[in-house]
Amino acid sequence: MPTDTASALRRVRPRRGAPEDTRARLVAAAAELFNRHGYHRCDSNRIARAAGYAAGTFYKHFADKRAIFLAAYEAWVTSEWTAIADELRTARSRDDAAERIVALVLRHHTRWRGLRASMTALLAEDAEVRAFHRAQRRRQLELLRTMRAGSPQGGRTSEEDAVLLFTLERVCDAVANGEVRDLGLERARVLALIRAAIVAAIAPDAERTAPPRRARA
Amino acid sequence: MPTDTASALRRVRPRRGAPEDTRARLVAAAAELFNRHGYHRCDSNRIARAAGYAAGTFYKHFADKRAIFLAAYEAWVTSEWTAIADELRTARSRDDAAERIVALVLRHHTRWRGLRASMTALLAEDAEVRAFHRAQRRRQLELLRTMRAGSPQGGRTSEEDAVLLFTLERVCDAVANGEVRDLGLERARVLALIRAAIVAAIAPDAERTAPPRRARA
Amino acid sequence: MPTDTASALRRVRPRRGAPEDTRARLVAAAAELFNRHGYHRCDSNRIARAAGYAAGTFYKHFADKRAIFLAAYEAWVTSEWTAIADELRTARSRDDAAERIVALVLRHHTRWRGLRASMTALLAEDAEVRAFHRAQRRRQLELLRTMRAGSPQGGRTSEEDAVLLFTLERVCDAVANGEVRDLGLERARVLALIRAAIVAAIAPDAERTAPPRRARA
Amino acid sequence: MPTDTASALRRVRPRRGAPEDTRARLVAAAAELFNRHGYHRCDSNRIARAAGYAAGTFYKHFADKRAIFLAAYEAWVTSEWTAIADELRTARSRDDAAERIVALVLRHHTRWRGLRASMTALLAEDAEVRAFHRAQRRRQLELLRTMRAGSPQGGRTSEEDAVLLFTLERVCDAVANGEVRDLGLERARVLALIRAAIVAAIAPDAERTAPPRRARA
DNA sequence: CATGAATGAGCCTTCATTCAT
DNA sequence: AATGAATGAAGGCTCATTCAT
Repeated sequence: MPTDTASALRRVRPRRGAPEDTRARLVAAAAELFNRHGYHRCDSNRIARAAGYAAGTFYKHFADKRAIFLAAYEAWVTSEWTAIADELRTARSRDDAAERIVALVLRHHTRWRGLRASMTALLAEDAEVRAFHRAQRRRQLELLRTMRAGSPQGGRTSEEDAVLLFTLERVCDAVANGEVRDLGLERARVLALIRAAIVAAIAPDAERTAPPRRARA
Repeated sequence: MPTDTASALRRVRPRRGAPEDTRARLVAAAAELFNRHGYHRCDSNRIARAAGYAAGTFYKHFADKRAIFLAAYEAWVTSEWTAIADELRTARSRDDAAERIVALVLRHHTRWRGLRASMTALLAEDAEVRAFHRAQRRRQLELLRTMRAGSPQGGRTSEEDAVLLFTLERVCDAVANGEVRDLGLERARVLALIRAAIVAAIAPDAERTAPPRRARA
Repeated sequence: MPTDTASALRRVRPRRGAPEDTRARLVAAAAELFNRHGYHRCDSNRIARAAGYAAGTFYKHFADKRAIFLAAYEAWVTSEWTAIADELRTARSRDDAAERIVALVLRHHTRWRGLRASMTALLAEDAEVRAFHRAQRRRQLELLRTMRAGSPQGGRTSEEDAVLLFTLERVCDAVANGEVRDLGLERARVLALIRAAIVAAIAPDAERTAPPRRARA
Repeated sequence: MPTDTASALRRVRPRRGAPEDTRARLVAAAAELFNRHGYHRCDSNRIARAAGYAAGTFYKHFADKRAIFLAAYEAWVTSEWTAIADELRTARSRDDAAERIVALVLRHHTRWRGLRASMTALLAEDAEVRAFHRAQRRRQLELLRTMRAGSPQGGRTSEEDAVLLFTLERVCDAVANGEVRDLGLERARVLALIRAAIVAAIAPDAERTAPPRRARA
């Protein structure tokens, strides 16, 4: 019936919904578009349309494009942290935990590599993005310290932890954005190296003087 | 007198010169501006003006904005390689070489941190930037292998070298862009850690099983 | 209990009331905002919110933004007329009446100088505003004629009255918007001049050939 | 020939011209549009198009819409002052000067009544417009004083001059915007009244105690 | 080789207005 | 009667790029 079709079409997307839902849909659309095309290649109208809304709706929920980027970045980081917590809860050993963390970080970096690239550029331009980024890093450092709690590695410095985190991040980026593949390197070996480094950092029984184990390819 | 007028005009516009000079001035101005404000916050007119030319001149020398970015990126990388070659030539030992390389890379990353940030974002969007980037990385890997030539480290894999390069790069970025400082970390310790890692990678007499030396703060 | 919930909700939204009250609140808010920021710098949502209502409520009471401006303008003019009537009723003499009128008009122009400025601009664009404005002017001319009733000034023309009104209005605007102050003029002298002109126009015993009295500064 | 037509069409408006010409064309178009539709009903794209240029050209010559309004306002005031100077130079007597000034001001207020209305509204919102406006007023006061130079009217105060200027301006506005006509008043009589007031202000032989002459209708 | 005025598509943002609840 | 999320046309402004000189 034409009447039904018309009214159905009119209802494809609810004109009214909880603001949080709208906001969440906009953030999801923005994350997707920023990730795919880069921050500077997405306009706010396009984000709104992709989320199923009109241009004006965007600005009822976000002050500007920067704000939704920050929200998308936050959402992504939050989901990563939630996933990490899950993995750590179900890990059977510290070795297992290291393995899971690498897999998880890699998955996230792969999924959101475009968003990460935009974030890196904005980090240099936007103080708020920077502040948020630093806070995440501090949280990571604390987590590392916590994971080591009770183990006899009192000698390990924050600087060592930080270098480990930088390495983990950069290596996962390199795998995610195809650099490792383009260089003809063995992805599995690369991953095994950071896995080993993490184990060395958190495992209580790790002999820190032992050479890193060769990668399991 | 027409002659007078002509010579007067010529004096007013001293810019007429060899195309390479013009090109070089434009690239220098672009590098400076991209570095300071970010790729997307510099328009081509501004670059031309900063170099002392009119807007149109820009497009006589570069097909588009992307092209001059690539040129600026190339110039920067070239200068870094030249400097590395210099350092290696004058290095008294492999230890010394490692130290010099870290200092140099850090200096370059600090000087050009804005350009690097833009590059990271463009890497995700632009195939040509990506191709150039990969070529540099390959060259770095080769250099590492060369530096190790003759030393009894045959067991070291390219993956290990790559991870080292990623770490070096990321750590220098972190120091250069203030992340290390913002996290309350000791810059000297952080640098000592990568220095140690490089030594471990290239020094023929390095005991690879030895613990990394503690940072000289 | 549903009853509780309902009554709680009713308490949360006390705005439900007689339509005239809502209308009056909206007009008051609009007058204040137009006066403070100018017609084009106030959006209807903001007016509604300032009055304590939601955006939609605005359009239940006014066809469009123009309509509420007209209402605010009307309210202002009405209050001015009411005040004038009061002053005239309690005036002890025509001299006293002139003095009171100047004081009152000045007070109103000062209080509503922003609204008046917007009105002037809309006058040129909107026929309805214009029509209302002309009606007020006619009423003013009639009042002047009435005030003179019985006095031997039959020779005074409507044109003279109109010029007097224009002068009164313009001078009060100049004082109200700071023009007089900015020009380094004595406000009291300026006001004395119009006061004298009004006295000359309405006082039955005024010698029209007498020079205007010097201002009491 | 089609070729000719095409090349002719391409040349309808010179792509390049002296910047001052472009600027002047833009100002002229803006003045016309602001005058006809009001400041807030004209967008910068439309102004550019009306002047024969593309949207972007506007912003090569003016920082924003406010700036071109100020330029249009300045151009208008300048032309009025030039005309006044011309009239005063050719005036045969002070009486004649008064008559010419009224005629001229009226002509200008009629021609630019829309621009004047916009200006009045912007005066309340924009400090720069206000500053320019005040400067003009000061200049007018000085001119009046100059015109009286050597005449035995030393007793006349600046406040009287200012009131005269306000009256002149307001009355010319009222005639220009149709208020006088709408009120059924005799335009000629109204004008005669201000003419008389001006004569009284500048004529050395004016008996200031004499009643204003009745209007010549 | 260099100029620089001009272009115009398109971005970010606003706001008067609607309508389902 | 009131809500408030949503609309979408339109406005201000930018900037990579062109082209006649």
